[in-house]
Amino acid sequence: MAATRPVGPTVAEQPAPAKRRNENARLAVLNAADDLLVERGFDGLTIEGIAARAGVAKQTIYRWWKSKVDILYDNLVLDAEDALAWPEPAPGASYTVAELRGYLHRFALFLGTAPAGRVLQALLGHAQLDRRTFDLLHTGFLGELTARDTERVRQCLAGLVPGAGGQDGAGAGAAEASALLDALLAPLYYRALLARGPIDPALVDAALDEQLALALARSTPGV
Amino acid sequence: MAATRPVGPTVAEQPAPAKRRNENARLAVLNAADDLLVERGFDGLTIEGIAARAGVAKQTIYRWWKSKVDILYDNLVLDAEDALAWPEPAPGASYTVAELRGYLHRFALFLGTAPAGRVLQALLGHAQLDRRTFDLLHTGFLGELTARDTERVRQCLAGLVPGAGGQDGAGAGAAEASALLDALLAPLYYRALLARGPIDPALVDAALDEQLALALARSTPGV
Amino acid sequence: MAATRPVGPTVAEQPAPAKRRNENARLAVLNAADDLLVERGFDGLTIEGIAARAGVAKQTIYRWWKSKVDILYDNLVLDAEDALAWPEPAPGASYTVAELRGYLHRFALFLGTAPAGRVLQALLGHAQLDRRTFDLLHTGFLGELTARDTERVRQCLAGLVPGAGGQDGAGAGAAEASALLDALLAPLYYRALLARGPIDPALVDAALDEQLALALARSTPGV
Amino acid sequence: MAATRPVGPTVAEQPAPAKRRNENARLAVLNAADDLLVERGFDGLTIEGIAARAGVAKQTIYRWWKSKVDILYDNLVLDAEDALAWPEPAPGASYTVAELRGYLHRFALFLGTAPAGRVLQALLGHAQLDRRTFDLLHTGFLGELTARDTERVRQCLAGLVPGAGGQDGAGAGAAEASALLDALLAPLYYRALLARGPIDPALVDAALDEQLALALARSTPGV
DNA sequence: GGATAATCGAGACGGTACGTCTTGTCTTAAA
DNA sequence: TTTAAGACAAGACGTACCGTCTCGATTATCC
Repeated sequence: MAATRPVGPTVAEQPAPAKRRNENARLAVLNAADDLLVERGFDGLTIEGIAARAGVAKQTIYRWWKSKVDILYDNLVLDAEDALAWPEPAPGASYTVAELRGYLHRFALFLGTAPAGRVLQALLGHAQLDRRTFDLLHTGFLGELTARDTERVRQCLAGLVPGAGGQDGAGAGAAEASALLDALLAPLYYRALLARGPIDPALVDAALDEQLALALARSTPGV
Repeated sequence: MAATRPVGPTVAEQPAPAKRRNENARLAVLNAADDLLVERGFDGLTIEGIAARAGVAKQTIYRWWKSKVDILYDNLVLDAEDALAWPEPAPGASYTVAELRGYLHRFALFLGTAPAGRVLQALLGHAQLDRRTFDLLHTGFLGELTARDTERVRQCLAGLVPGAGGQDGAGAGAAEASALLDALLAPLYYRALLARGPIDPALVDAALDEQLALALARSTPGV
Repeated sequence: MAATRPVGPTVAEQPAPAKRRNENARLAVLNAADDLLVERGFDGLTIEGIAARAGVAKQTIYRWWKSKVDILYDNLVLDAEDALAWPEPAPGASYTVAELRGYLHRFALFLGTAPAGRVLQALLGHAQLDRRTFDLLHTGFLGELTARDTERVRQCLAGLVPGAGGQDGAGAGAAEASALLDALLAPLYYRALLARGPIDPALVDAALDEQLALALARSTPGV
Repeated sequence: MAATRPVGPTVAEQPAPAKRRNENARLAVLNAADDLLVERGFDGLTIEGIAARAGVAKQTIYRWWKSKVDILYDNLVLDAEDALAWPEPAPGASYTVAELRGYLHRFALFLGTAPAGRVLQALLGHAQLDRRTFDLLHTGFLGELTARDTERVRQCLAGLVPGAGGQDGAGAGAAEASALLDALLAPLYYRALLARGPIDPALVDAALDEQLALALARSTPGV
């Protein structure tokens, strides 16, 4: 999975010292963890197992990661970077509903299909059981993702209802955008985590259309 | 749900006549597991710890439960029996939107606040990590809960839009009810699992009003 | 093994109370213990195993025996009663060297061959590891056996060297007899316990001839 | 015996280069086992107990020993190395009866007194109950001891009766020596295992004198 | 272009918990 | 009252991983 990505720094990357780190070992560990998660599940994923599969000493793993959760997190960041990117809008233009729709479809695909979403599912699951994992996920990956996407949804909304939002400033628009994003994502997470199946693209479209209609209705109170 | 069963354990049901089980030991185990889950979290919850806290031999636990998941599951069933009951409707009457609203509020409370919902959160989390747990939860607790609630939501809908549903038979009404229930629960689960906070009652009302409006709009296409 | 012996009271038999004791259960336990000792060895012999094999409840065993050692002990007493008997001497006559020789051969056979001697070997082995077993064996079975045989050896000696022993009284003769018995048995136990093979009958004869020669030499100091 | 081996464990010899074994842990385990054997007896001696007493992890014990028997065996070898050594004979000279006598006294002391001989007694006892222990003892410790001592006894005999043995070659002398050694040891083992008391030094001398007289008588048939 | 220092593989180590087994006590229901 | 059946508290079994620790054997800079 991550074997094709060369090197780029990730979110959890150790800041400064990391002197002569062995890149082969790093990739071998990430791949081994990914493979073993699929093969044996989260509980069957052990540091010893990863070390053995990667042909690496346990100490090497403990030198660079604090736990198996951190290894999976690095994998998640790596995978999501490509899978959850938005296309660059035309210069000077802002994000559109069409782009939002495309992103939601990609998100649903990412969340609902192994092995890509398997890591996120596992981390979300473990976040229910472990405070540290929850914090890592929400101050890191999910936090950044949400911040980025909320802003882009805000742009979509602004493009859709030119007058709205401007009155109360960007802050008000952000709250609206945040609520809208939540409303759009809730059914997807619900589907992925509670029903555990691939997510029907129609569900994405239905949710988006529905929420946009509601948003429009709210923004034109007179009607 | 398990409301019809009298008292015994839900998992590991004895096929044979269930010889002389010690009720004190059973309750001590369930309580110890509950306490330890809150104190030490799911990973810190061990069979040895439960046995020690409950003053019970490990073998006694293994005799009646297959794993700590099964112990928590029994706790869940026990707790939910009271917390997630619907009030009995008037004789001859069916469930109403007001009762549905009340139930949703109780559900949100159950899901969002420790210690009651802590067990469900943990099991939902672990279900992401372990196939057996997922199956147990969905063929058991969640399956029964969903079946029961779907039917009651169907009755609410039927009462709300007298003509609708009747045309296509009860089957079509059930599908509609199922979708509505999903739409009502998704934001609650999203809130509880993703944001991990207590659920604002206003969220429940907003979701219900919104979905009812949409349902009404769908059922009167001419308008 | 003990199945053919009907009922007779043994040494370790509970003295008085034993009211409505089930004789079938008693024999089944003794036989099961014997069989399992041969099949699985002393460490593999468990109360649970005996109970299962005998079709008897554990409690029934604990009611009548204190441990598996006591069960084996009862078996030993039962078996030895026949195998280690001396033929009755002619009325008025005392035991002779020929009878002693015969007894030693029988003893060697008993000690050296399974399954008869297997129990005694096991108890002797366990007596090295457990004080209670040692005491049981020496105040009980071995003590009585030694007392009986010492007296008979004394009679043999008295018949062999008419004058000797009489001078110092029976006590001196008993000490001599005891030493002689030890000297005769030592090589047999050594062979059985240290080399663990069947005992060559020639070894018995050699030891007896040798010791008798020495005894004679000692009793006729002038020569 | 094991006198030629330098230091390491005797059982569980590492075929590979025996990686960095912790000598402190090894000694702590051996000592703890020794202490606990005396304190609690063989049955009360557990791997968990040894680990706790030695301040060592169970896994460390299982890494280097297969069972508590193997630990005791290592202790036996260690203790016997000093206690059962023969003094080096003068260069060019062979072992003498005086040296044999001294050795037998030391052997009797070793076998009859705790804690040194306690281990051997326990292993001899357990060898009656467990085939593996019997084999370990006889192909290992006892086998080497017997081979060594038989040869030395042969030298004693050869020195005593210059002509004898030479006629029939060393083989015949070895058989004689072996029988003599058995005859000397049998009463000691009998005393130690059957009567379980310290061995009277006079018993050693009596047995040696008696057996030497018999051996001399046999080697000079004319007299 | 060696010296030096961090990283690497390997794996021993003190621990904790696992799930199983047996102990000896107890309770129940049938005879 | 004894029996078969078996639940119970206790605790040892042997195994699996945990996270820390020492080893030499590579590297890869830096002097």
